[in-house]
Amino acid sequence: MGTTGRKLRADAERSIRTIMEAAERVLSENPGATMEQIAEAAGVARTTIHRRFASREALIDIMTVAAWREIAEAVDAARPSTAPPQVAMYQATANVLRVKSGWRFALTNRGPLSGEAARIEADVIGKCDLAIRRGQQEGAIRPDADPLWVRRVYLALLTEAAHGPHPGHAGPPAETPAETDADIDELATRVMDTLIRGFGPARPEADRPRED
Amino acid sequence: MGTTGRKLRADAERSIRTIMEAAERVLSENPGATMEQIAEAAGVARTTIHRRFASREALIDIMTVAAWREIAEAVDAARPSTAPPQVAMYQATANVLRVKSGWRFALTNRGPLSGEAARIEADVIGKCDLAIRRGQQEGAIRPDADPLWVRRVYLALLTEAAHGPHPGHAGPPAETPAETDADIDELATRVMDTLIRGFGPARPEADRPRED
DNA sequence: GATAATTGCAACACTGATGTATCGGATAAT
DNA sequence: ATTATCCGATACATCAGTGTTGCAATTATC
Repeated sequence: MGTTGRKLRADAERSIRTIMEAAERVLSENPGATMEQIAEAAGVARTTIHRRFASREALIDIMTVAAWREIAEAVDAARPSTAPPQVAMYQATANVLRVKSGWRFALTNRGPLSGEAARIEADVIGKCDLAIRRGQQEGAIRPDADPLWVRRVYLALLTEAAHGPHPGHAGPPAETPAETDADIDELATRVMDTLIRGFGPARPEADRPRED
Repeated sequence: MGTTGRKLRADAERSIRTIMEAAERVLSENPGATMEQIAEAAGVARTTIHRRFASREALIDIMTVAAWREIAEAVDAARPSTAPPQVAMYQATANVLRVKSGWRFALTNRGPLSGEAARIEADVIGKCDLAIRRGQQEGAIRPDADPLWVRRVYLALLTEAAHGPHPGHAGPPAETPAETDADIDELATRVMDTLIRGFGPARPEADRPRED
């Protein structure tokens, strides 16, 4: 019985957090992981998980909603409707990257969402589309670009940046990279750069650089 | 006993194909689908699948190898080492898109590959990296762009293009879109366009188009 | 310190999926 | 036409994972 509105003791809520964090860690590496493995990773008994979450599905649902809530927060924190588009989009990208790397499993597409998660997702997608439309009006994005394709590419770049290997320092393959602010900024820059400028040379007259 | 080298009767080989095709269809929509569901979709008895494939894992392995073989074929068919880079890369993109949309499940990342599939994958990745490096030398790709990031974006664009909703005609959501040559070409153009030119305006002096 | 909640542990029932074995009828190959 | 092979059907054994219950020990809260 996970969400039955009863006052939980402090340690109980701590357990819930620990469980969700462990589940995120384990499931992100093996989506088919068992409750036993999750429990072990969380340092609790398997029955404790079932005490707090009605079922495996419920656990995942709750994690998904929590993750999407954080995403929505991250987007709103960038003040997408008041700040200048470029700044807002960069800020939103950075914020989302931070959240996304902490919810690698919960935020991966495993079929269409349902319930509140779907609602939040639709909301976020809407704001994303709005930003793209504004970007087109501003001239930052080619007006003849298909907005849907732009959005899909943007989201793909986000996932790629959030879950790929680190770019700067080719360090040991840590499972939770513990991204620093500098890392996040570099990734966000990379994503926005790729999206806005693309890989091609900015000036067509420089596309044939002959060796001097 | 899947790969034990015995001469199979014609109908047996037909069964194997049917099973793999059905498995691809079913698993691409539900990766946790059971052998029973696969069998039903293939129009055969569950025991027949076990007759041809030692286990569920073996089935998936064989499918994965088959898919990667086709990918390698598709890449080689573009003559990446002899044709001019731009043409070869476009051709390879189109070919791979066609293959990829037919092996949606087998070609999705479910952790690191092993065995022959891993070998083929490494080979293909190598050719991809080579193409990117040549693209940089040619001036089609900015020389200061991180080749690794370029590759990851390219692969992400491929998946996005192959598995997303169709762009041109907003038709009914067919499960196997049965891509026409025109569709493939449009998608390939889109991918290469996005990769090479990016979304930004080609000429920086046009980035502030004031309304006339 | 009294009380109520939380946890670990052990045991259990239940379900669903996998894989095996066997058989008779159907089908391709010669 | 004969033969070897393949298939569907049924039954079975096995196993892993899920979810539940009860109880004793621990711990937060008042």
